[in-house]
Amino acid sequence: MKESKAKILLVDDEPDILEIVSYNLKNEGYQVYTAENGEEAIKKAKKKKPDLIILDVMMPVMDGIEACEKMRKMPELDKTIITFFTARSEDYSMIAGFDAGADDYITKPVKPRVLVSKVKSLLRRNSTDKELEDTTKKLGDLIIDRDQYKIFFKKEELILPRKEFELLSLLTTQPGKVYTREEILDVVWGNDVVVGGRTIDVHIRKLREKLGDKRFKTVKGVGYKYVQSK
Amino acid sequence: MKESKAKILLVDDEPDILEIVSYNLKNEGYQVYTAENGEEAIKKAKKKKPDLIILDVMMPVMDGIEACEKMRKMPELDKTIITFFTARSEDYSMIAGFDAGADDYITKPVKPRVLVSKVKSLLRRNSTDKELEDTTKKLGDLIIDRDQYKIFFKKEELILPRKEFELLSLLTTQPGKVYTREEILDVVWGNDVVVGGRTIDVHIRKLREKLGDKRFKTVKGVGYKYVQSK
DNA sequence: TGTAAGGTTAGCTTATGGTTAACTCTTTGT
DNA sequence: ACAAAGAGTTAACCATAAGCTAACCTTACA
Repeated sequence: MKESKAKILLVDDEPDILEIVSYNLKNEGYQVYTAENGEEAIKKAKKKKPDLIILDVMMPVMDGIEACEKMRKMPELDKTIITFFTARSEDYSMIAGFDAGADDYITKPVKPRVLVSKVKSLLRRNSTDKELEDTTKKLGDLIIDRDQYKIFFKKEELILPRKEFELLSLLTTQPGKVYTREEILDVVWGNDVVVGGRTIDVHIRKLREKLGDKRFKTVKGVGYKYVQSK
Repeated sequence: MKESKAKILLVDDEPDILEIVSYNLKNEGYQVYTAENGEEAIKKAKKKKPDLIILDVMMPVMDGIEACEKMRKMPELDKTIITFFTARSEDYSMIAGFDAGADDYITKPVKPRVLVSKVKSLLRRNSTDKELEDTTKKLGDLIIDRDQYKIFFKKEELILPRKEFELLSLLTTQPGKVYTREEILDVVWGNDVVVGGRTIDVHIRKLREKLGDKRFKTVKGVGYKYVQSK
């Protein structure tokens, strides 16, 4: 299994395009979210914090330019790449797009292969951040080694099953931060996987068994967080 | 917002490595000092008080582990981040390193870009304030942290149940502004949820119990507002 | 291809949080 | 000063999320 791939938000008002493009991107292992207008796009962007947003210019409710401007002002999206998706030779929209803070733009129609490689190259731009997450991190008596997929707990080497490891890894990326069940599902399971409501609990329970109760705090109705043990 | 860049002390016994790594770091604007063994490292650390020390484990004269232990005892370096620099999969040295008080470790060989971004993220750790401000709201003796879903009240950590937290969160978005019962219902409960007429009052009461009476002002016939206590 | 470890589910229990109802207190307008 | 309406106070009650367990699939690998 690969590391978790980037999140892409695809915004277009034509369902056909959404379907075909998202099919191609999913095929490459990306987590794809879709929206049909600018308003929806902003909501989803806020929620999912995608790495890349592919934004159609012409849309009802709120067009791409406006949506882009708004999203560029959202601090949580400062690392997100935004690219426009427009019909060829709409020069106007290209100019306006860059003005609005877009990073790139893709012309329609586009061959799937071309799109995919464009997306790859766009994401490579800030891939250094991704590589970072794959290194060792230390939290008190807990050392997590992503490279070798194992942890050290109180100086004991411990090998966790994948799901447990990924879950622990997520919770510890920001100790103290509460991760909602939705976020956890998105990252550890992938956004299109549907699992029962008790699955996360069971994994949390296993982690608590192995690493102690106290460090995994439940925030009822919200999610879970990892807290440094004292 | 260009603060003066951080000071980094790079310690390795191979001149080639010193040169290439320091070249890359200098390129990013850091002040780089170098040392070729543990002894020298300690002297320079004392003098320069670097923000970050990158320390090779295997060195003549004094190895990295010993140097790290010594430096950890120096009070003037208590804010310094120490990271080891070791060949991949030397498990022993990793554990020993963390034991000796290292904050992180970097495996050799490392791509310059990865190294640079790792260094950046390590240095970012020190400026905790930045990340806090993003999600945290401060109102006098009250600090609201949405990320961690908790508040600090008179320096005491306090965990509020969901509805109470959301209600407080809403009222404090604009201290002094009166929020009507309708607005409160819309935001905290959602527009379509129907609850009895006394529900809001009960939650307000709980907040008053926990945070004191005075700051939640009732405006009869209109709604509630949060006022900064004096 | 059999087996063991990992992952998921279902069904039940428990704890907490949220809501309600009944009653009282306060404010405000006449 | 009095009525009426809105707000405050309780405690009981109900709903829901999370905990737990065991059984049951799935996958990886020998």
